[in-house]
Amino acid sequence: MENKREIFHVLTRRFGLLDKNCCAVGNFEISIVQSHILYEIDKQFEPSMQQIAESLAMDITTFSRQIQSLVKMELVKKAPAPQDKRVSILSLSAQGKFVAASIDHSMNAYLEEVFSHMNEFERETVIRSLKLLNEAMSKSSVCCKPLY
Amino acid sequence: MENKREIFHVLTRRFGLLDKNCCAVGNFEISIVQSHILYEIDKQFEPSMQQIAESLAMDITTFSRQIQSLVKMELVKKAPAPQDKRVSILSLSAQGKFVAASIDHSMNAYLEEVFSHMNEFERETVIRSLKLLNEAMSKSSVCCKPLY
DNA sequence: TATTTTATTTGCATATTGCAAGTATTATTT
DNA sequence: AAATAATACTTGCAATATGCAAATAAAATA
Repeated sequence: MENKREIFHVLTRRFGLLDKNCCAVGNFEISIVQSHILYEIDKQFEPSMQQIAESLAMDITTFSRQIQSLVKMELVKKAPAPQDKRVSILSLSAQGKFVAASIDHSMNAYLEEVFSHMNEFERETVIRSLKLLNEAMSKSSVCCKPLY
Repeated sequence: MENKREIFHVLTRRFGLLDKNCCAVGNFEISIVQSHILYEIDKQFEPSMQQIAESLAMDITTFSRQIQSLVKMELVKKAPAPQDKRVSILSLSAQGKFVAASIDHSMNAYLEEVFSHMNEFERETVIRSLKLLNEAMSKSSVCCKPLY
């Protein structure tokens, strides 16, 4: 039996570091959390505050403030939903889309670099495994809210 | 070609959530960062401040303050190194060891639960893949300091 | 219409972060 | 040996992030 905790401990730290490579796009300095928010808004269709906050398993009050920052930076737009004025629909501005695309591009480049240290067979196995792991985690009771 | 960013985005978030399940041991409330610190101190042999901070790729000033907290909680002990009085050697107190062991236990239980959603073959493949990924990341130039 | 529920925001109070500058000790240079 | 530089760590900010409790405002329900 492996020591899974050790593996995860290291991996978690490394993911955190990899994630830090995200966040300088031209003049914009963005935090990791903010990059995750941009990513989710881009991914979802006309999402509300709640939806994104829940997808990222963030506290809604913290999230609210992060959105305020991103709106101030003119990366995110917030519009009241026509059918329900309590709800705010989030979207990326043109700038926001540009920033999100830049981050996506560089993150993928970093990941390609990481995977370049494997052969083709390993690459495929690892990718397949990560998908399996994601599925298992989504089924798990102890972990992990973001539903997808 | 897969969208690796998507896979990593989700995985990173989930790891973060899983990690949050770490930190309540009896009366102690510990942060995620602090649980990582306890883990590393336990793992290494008579480590200095620098060594642990570097293993976790933490800023030394932030680390210094975290250690102060852990010392105040009586989970960590700090002793000047005999050969070099500038250096502080870190160790876990009895309580610290207990807390670290408790966290280790519950994290492993959580991980077992996650892996219970796979069959034996998948489990082995995934574990092997995570090790491969760790190795690749350690070779990477864009990522990821903790050396091991 | 009155009450409850839902979506989001604000008020705190606390914790975390990292840069710049400081202290103390050891190593190197002259 | 004295002066200088390098190292290990700590402290002073100042900015940012966090989350609970309470507030607001708009539906939904009674």
